[in-house]
Amino acid sequence: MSSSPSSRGRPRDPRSHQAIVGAAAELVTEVGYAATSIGAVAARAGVGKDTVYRRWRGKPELVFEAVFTTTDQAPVPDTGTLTGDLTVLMQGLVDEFQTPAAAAALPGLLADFAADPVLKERIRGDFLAPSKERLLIVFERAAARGEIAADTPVDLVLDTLAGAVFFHVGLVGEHPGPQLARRLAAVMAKGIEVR
Amino acid sequence: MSSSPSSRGRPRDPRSHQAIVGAAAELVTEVGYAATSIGAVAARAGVGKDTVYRRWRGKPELVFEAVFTTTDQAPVPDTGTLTGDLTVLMQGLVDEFQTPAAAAALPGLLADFAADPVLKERIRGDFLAPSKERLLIVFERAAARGEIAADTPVDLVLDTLAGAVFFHVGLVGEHPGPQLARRLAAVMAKGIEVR
Amino acid sequence: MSSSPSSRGRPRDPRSHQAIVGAAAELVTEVGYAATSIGAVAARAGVGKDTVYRRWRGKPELVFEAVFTTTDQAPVPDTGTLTGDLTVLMQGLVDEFQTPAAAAALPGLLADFAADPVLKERIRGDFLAPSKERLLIVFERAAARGEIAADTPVDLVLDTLAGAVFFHVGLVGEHPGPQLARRLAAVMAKGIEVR
Amino acid sequence: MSSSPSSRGRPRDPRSHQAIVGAAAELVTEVGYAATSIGAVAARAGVGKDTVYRRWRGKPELVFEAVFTTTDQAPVPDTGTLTGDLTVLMQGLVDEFQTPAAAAALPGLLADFAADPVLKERIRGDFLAPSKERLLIVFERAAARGEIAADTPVDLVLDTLAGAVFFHVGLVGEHPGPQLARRLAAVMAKGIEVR
DNA sequence: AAATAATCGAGACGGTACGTCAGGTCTTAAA
DNA sequence: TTTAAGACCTGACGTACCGTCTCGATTATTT
Repeated sequence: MSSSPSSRGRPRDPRSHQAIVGAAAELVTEVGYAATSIGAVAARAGVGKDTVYRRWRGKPELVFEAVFTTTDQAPVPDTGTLTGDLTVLMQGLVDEFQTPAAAAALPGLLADFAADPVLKERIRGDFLAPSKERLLIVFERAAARGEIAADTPVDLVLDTLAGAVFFHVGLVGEHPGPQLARRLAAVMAKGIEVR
Repeated sequence: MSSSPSSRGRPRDPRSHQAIVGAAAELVTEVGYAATSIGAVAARAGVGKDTVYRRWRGKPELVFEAVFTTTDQAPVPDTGTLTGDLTVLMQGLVDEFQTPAAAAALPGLLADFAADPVLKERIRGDFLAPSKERLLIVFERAAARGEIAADTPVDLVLDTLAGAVFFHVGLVGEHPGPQLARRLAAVMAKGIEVR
Repeated sequence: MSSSPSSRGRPRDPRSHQAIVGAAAELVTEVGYAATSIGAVAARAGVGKDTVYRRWRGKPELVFEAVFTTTDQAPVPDTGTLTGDLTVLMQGLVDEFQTPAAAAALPGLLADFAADPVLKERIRGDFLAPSKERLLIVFERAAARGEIAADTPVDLVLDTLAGAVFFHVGLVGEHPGPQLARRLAAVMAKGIEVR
Repeated sequence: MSSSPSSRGRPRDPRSHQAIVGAAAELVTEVGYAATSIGAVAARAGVGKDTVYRRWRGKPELVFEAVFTTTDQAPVPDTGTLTGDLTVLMQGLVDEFQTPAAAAALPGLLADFAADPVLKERIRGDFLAPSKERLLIVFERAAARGEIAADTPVDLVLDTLAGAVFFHVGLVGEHPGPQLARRLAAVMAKGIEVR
């Protein structure tokens, strides 16, 4: 995947990687995404700029890795009802978007990804894929229970739910109270249920 | 309200205003939001940079005015059913976001607005207010017909619908086929109906 | 000479002239020649920029008039000796150059005059002519007394003396003690005397 | 002395230095000191503006280095008489001030140096120091020969001579004929001789 | 051991845009 | 026609980042 592991020559210092990612996360949180520059990240990490560019193509890729490292290994919820499962899923999404670093980075990050044709392809893949997998499982179970149709459009639902959270938390910055996830899940579940 | 109309001194040339707004819209469409600079806008408009800064505080304000001038004076739909009204409303939103200029500008524009505390306040006001008014009327009629509860949360629904369209059209850039508005409206209407 | 006195229309307000000249002198003294702008002068004088440009072609002309208004109406010295007369003359030059406004303005003013072909012609005329006249009379008397030759080069002597004072006071900014004029006069007198 | 040679990092390209100095000298000669901008110098040198600002604090410092590079390594004259030595010295000064670049730069350069407190200190040091050293030696020999007093004020004489040449060549731009140096030297020598 | 090669921190490099300011001209309404 | 006000275009300012490059030095693998 990456250029070439190429065991010749001095190997990359893994501590640099960690220091850069940490510095990027700190800076984004402190000064925001737009004011975070590669040079400043490198300086704070005690690293040369090339050491950053050797590992990431630019700020969007770096900040994405720095901010979204949760890997979200929580188990797929299985509460027995679609509404319950969706609520848990939405709560996870809200929690993820509500992180100081994520809230500070998200709008600018999405804008930079959307502006670059190559990166644009990765929005579905990198940003939404983990959530999509979990949503698919929830849908399968709900379909087995007869709650929803088998051909319920996952992408549409996911975009809608993610868009709602993004607008609420990332853009408007509103009271992301605990009832948000529950309410969204309720409306969406009711909206797609067969009856 | 504004600083002072102040009839003293030479009045601002309305042709400059028009030329700047036009140049901004063109540039955003041609090279994208990030690559659109105030200097380039001024040059294309045949205007000095000061003439731009005299009227707008920065790129976000200028591009916002340049791209979203639709004023959306279409009548509020009244098809007789909530689903029908929502479909019309959503179609309008999709059409607005799908404009070349709007599609090119939206992600970066929202990011810049979200990054500035002063501008952030205006997202609700300037971006969403027109849609909210129309949605309110639709909700009133639906409530009168008994389709939805009187206290249905407008902001939540609006964020959800706008977020969905933004993710679909602005971010993922997907085929915003004619069925998108209909499907979204159907899911949402069903989700908030009383039964 | 000037455009046209043209008694038609509103006559020029003589108080404006005074206010502008005063504001220019103040600004030059306070912030220096380079930092003195026509706009700032006009603002401090409570006058529009055009009112300034209608009377002066630019900053150099304005500041020259604002700073060198002494008109030097002291009588030509007649002490009985060349050295004595020169000392008085030099003291006058030192006093003139030592004014806060003059000291602040001189280097930049001379530079602007030297850079413009039209103004360059006026250095001899406007800056040095008054001194030259007085020096000529002193020279005539000294020649009549037999102290110097009749063809002693006035311009050369004037440039030398003025240059000396300019370098000392305007450039190096040195303690222009009372002995400066006396010493300079003594050296120059001795240098050009017949024996 | 200088901040730090600091062998760390990429060393500065000496060709850039040369190209910048050359471009500055050309521009000053072609368009004059006032119209010479750092941006234009950088563009002509094929260099970024930062590369200029990294080496010089501003236009005055840069132009000074670009224009006065003569280093004046001519031997101190020793003709056997004060008048003879002074004539040679003055001719050197006239030649230096008469260079197209120097003549174009001098007035503005001196004005900018005089306006900045830090640079003002350097006028004596950088502009006049070389001449002063040579003049000192000439004075020592003349004093040994008994032509002048041992305490003849060097600074006063230097300012006077430099000021004379500056006024003649730099400001008035007059015929700096070969007799100028001779005449000035003669007057000054006679003025300071013991008898 | 010697040669080869990639990485490291540092910082110079050519570009481009920033937002401000001055210059000098012009266009208003009022006097 | 002048006045005060201020808009207008031009172009320079000095700073900040961009992403690339060039150093000397370090740290591995391959001969």
